[in-house]
Amino acid sequence: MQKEIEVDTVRAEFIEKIGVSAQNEGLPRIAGRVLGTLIFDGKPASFSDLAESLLVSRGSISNSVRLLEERLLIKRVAKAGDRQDYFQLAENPYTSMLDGVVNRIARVKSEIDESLAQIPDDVDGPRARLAQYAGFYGAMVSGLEAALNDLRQEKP
Amino acid sequence: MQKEIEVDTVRAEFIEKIGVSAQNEGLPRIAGRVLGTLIFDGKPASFSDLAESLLVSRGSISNSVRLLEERLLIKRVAKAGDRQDYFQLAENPYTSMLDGVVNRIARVKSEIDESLAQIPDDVDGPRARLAQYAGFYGAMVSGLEAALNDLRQEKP
DNA sequence: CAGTCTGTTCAGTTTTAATTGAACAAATTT
DNA sequence: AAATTTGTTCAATTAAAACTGAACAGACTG
Repeated sequence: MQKEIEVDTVRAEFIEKIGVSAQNEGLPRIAGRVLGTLIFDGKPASFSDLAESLLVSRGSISNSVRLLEERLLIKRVAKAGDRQDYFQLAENPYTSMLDGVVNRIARVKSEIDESLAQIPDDVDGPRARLAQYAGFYGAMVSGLEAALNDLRQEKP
Repeated sequence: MQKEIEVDTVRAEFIEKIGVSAQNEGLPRIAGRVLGTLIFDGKPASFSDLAESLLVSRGSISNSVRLLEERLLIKRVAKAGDRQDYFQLAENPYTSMLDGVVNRIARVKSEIDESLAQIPDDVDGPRARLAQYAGFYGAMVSGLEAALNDLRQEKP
């Protein structure tokens, strides 16, 4: 009995942690909690299950699963004899997640590069400093792309 | 003349871009604009200069520079014959920036590891899935630490 | 086909974060 | 030492984001 309670507590805490960390990744907290639920449970959860167990409105679930589907972190599946939509983790959720992170950073780098390209040739200082700043973003992208390859290696 | 206007426009756009991207890194927009200003200009800017050129209150500047100093992205310097504080980029701002990113991600990984450690041995499914999730964060940390080393190599 | 169930949308509300600006203390000047 | 300048603090305001829930359209059921 004690063990049962323990697992539920760990589960609840884990889900909340993922909810918080989702905010760092530009996702609303509820989307993170949905993701955390699906990671922990590892089995398809129905639309209403999610709304009830997370104590949020159906509108929020609809919005969250849309965001998570767009990012290829979860997928919608059907269950025979049930009209509801079910959701579970996508094939390679972490690859997709990392891909999203890389893209976000690469996009910032592009914007810096764009500014860099617009600076006249003879304006040396800003040119050099923006180049260095862009290089920093480039280093991050490279590092994360290496991580992405590692990840793809594991589960091809 | 045309060129002067051009540079100012690029500068203003760059500063705004950094302001926006700062929000991705958990910094308020104004802090990002301060950072963008210091990167572009490359010379110390006074406290009032910043408030005036960014059209924000002194309270906001005070708050922003505090955050940027804490993260070792900028430093406060004195200027002979001027009572004001001046600010410029810190020694290795990008190393510090990346360090902050790595730490933030590592902290999330620790939290997952913590949950993982609390799951009883016989609860296999969640245990395996959390381990995989933690592994993903580990891969990101490794990739970014490699980037951090590259960066330290450049400017030791 | 009337009734029910399901997920989406979006206007309105709530919550959270950012920003302001007035009050303040410390340092400097006159 | 009075007056001024400077940066910080924090309560109040503003702005932005998340969330709710009612209205709706489509799909299914009996």
